[in-house]
Amino acid sequence: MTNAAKDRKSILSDHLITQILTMAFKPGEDLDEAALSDAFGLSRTPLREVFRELAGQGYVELRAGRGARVADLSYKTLHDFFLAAPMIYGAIQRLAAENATLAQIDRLKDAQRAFVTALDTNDPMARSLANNRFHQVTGEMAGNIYLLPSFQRLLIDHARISMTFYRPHPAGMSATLIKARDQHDAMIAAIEARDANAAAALADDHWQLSRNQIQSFVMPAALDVPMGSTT
Amino acid sequence: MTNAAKDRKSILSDHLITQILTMAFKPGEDLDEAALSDAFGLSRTPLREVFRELAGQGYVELRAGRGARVADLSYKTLHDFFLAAPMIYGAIQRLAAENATLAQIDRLKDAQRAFVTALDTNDPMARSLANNRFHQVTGEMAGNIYLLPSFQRLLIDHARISMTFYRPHPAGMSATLIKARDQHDAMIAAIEARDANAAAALADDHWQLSRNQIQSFVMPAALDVPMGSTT
DNA sequence: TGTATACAAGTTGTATACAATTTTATCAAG
DNA sequence: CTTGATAAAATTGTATACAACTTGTATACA
Repeated sequence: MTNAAKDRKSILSDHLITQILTMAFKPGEDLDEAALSDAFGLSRTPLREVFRELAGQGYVELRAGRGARVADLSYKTLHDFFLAAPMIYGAIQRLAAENATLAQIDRLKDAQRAFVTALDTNDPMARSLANNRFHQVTGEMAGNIYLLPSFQRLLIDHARISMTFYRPHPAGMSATLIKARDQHDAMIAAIEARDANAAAALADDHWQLSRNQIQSFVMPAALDVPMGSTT
Repeated sequence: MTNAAKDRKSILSDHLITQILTMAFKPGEDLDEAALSDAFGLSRTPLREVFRELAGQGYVELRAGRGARVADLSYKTLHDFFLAAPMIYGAIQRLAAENATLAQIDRLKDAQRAFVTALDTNDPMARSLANNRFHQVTGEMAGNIYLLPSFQRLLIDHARISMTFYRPHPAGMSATLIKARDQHDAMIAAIEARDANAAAALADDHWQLSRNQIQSFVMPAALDVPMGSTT
């Protein structure tokens, strides 16, 4: 029972997405058509269609005449990210609380269970993917086709940024991760209660947490540069 | 000097975009690969790549096994549109005022000149395209890669909705269009003055105007349905 | 040594042929 | 007439061959 080409195509697509989200494929890394086409048993034609699809979703960048690369992550993107995220994210969360169906709430709880498991087993990649899934579901709940495109781009780089600025924690779970977990639980409660304001407020808190976590990397420890320093 | 394939490809892409924005291609209409490939001197392979690109940008929808169609426009999209537009649009406008370069401001003025010309010559398609271009430039000015995807989807349907709910005005220019023109001028001024708050406020006014214009169609004139009516 | 040019190798882009799927037309049975 | 099954036509999806372009390497020249 050999897989239909259609399946191989979506397997490739899922694979690339996972590799990119977990930073297994680094930003700027180029994707080898020949190698991938070989590895997934697809000719270059459908492969290139997958590339274009992923480019449209922001995973990949196509440069005319010189193939596909994993989308870049720069300081500018980091800046843009924290500018746009609270607004979009708050709006999604608010709409999610207003519109979520029971089936969607179940899926959100599933995602949170996976997230908690990943925390317990101390598996950063699984954690990042579960977190991504959690927020994807809130996006579905919101169901606004105009907000989704930006939201999904934010989710891509949310995953990648959190993989970048991840500091393995020696003694048990970090305080940040515990807070994130609890905020997820509170979000589920707010959505179930259809409390849009609470959900939006939690979104704000959640980004505040992310921002603090990342700023502790970008501005390392109490940097105390002597005046006139030229480095 | 026959055009390179690369050019034919972008000509096709531009053509499709224009037809879709001006509603020459109706929402849901399907795009004939064979016919287009014939008309633009391209084989199906690059043609299909263009379809995927446009699908990524929201112009087109691809349905597995049954080709490409022009993206739908429904009541739900209309609802989503007016929910998302003020927020995204306001943010773009604010960022545009903060970040616009002089070259970009020049391009914005060019777009506005084209818009005014289209008003004077009473050319609805040219007007809609010039309006689209105007707002595209504000998007470039804002330069936030996470906001752009949603913004550009809004622009697509802004153009299409305004073509749908356009009522040809008998005696000269409608009050709505004059207001829109003046708001554009005020936006240019706010951006030049780097006045982010003014720019954001103008964005709000601008959407208010659009919403009123469209609501006058959706809720025709003072509908006075007798109680107990079952239609 | 450094730079420029020419050539070779590798990669990307397009066209065409073929396979798979969906749509349409035909016709028989209820 | 309508419904359902079947076959033909049309359309979509994939593979492969070839063309165009980019990149890397070698050699000639300053």
